Amino acid sequence: MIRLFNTLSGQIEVLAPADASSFRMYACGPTVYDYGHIGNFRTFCHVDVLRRALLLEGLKLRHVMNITDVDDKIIRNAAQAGVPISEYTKKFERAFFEDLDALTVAHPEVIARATENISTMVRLIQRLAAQGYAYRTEDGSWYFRISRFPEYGKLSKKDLSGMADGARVDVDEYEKDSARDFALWKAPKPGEHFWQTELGPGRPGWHIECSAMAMEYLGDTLDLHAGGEDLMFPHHENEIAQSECATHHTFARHWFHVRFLLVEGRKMSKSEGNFFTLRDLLLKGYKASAIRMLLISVPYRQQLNFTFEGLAGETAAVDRLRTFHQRMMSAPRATETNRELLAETEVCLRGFRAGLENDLNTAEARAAIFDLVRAGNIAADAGAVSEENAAVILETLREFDSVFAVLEDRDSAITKFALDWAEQEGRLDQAAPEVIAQQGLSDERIQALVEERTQAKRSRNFARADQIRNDLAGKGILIEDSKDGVRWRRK
RNA sequence: GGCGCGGUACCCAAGUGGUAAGGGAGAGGUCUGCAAAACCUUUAUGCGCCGGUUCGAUUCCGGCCCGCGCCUCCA
Repeated sequence: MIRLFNTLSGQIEVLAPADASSFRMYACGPTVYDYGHIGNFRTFCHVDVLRRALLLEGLKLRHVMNITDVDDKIIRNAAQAGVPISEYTKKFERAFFEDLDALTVAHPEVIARATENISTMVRLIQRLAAQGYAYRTEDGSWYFRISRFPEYGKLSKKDLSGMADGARVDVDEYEKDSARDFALWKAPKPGEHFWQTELGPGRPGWHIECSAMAMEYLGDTLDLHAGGEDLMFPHHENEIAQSECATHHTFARHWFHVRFLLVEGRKMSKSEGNFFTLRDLLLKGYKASAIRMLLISVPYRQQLNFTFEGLAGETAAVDRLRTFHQRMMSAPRATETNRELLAETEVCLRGFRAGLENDLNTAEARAAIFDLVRAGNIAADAGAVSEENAAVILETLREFDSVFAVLEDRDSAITKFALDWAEQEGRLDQAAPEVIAQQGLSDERIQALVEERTQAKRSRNFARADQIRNDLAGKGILIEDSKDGVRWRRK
């Protein structure tokens, strides 16, 4: 049973679906106006961890994520690029999913695009209007009347009663009744793309899309709603207001918010020069698996300080796990089962599960797995790993990886993908030279050099052997000799 | 100003009223032609500061200092 912090109640609660047949969750997705940055992906990775942990609990999932494919930035950027917004958003939506795949983030069961659900939003707004929660302004926009919803602020714990209506109204807003009232439907400005609907011409406000689509695909009450911490207010607060006023039911039973990350101790921002997209890091030669590991290793409610030193550390940590995984698959088997190791494995598995169940404490969960790595290595060094031991350890690693998803080495292919993309986009100058050099070497070429080195060693020509090894090392290829033969891998 | 989170070794970080997990980095060792990988040993009498409660506090309470986040569309 997973215990998880609920922003709404401010407490840690046991997470269970209202209806046992499926766990219904909604996670706010991206606005597809640019490439995603590592801050975005920290949130998506942690939602992915939640998703995977729920599956591990044996729950059936129905997970919906929206794609915001119309908003001010999109309209602006598409106009600048001189392309229709659909063409503009398609490009970044594709890039977004490519990035999710690189980070092994599983896709939700349902992807809901705002532009494909306009009529659902219109109906929701009409429902609100019919009950007096929405009003139309002179320019043809529709707003939500916050004063009609006394519980407004219950998620973000804001007391808005002290804020007098109309105390400070932006001059460019059309006569809203209150400064806090938010747009449900925006009348088009000249030249803007719009939908002709029963509400009049225009496009949806941002908040309404999540309410409308969440309820369309999941019903009036969700088991859980997720997003970055910044969305808590006003976005999620507004979603609650719209949804609960329309249906008079609880909108989401549990609210899950992922904290922002810092980069080198500072808030990530373009002006600070510490703003990184996933693709930036891949071109610098950092492995996708290490990035995922770093993003999820600090528990979701904790601020993560993303540093390059930390990233290098996680690269080593992932390597260590993979090396251990390989070793457990191939290590010579002892005839007798190591009871002590069996017991240690059990303790580690329990520790792993306990960590996850404890408010998704990924740091605690992964510590248990590293305990297993040590125990397994010690036993393997002593030749005391039986078939049964190996099987149980491998099963534990499988369970670990069903959540962490870092053991399979797809890094080289992902880096190659990023390089191909950079080439197409004319951004190859952003790639680190070593990365380009390494990718220029095919597996076959490396294999040939490794064999040449082995021959050189056999004839005790260590100078030549070391030269090959050093050359390859300079291109990020590591050679490891072992009793079972020579292994090589891309650093 | 309002609301919230945090300050644990060189870095990241878990954690508990009874004496500090884990990862990385560093140092020494085993192994190796040399490396790498792996393993062993080692690195906080100490958990921001000051008081208090307690047999005992890093863990509870109070005060202070510092950092961070949100407070109109940024995950």
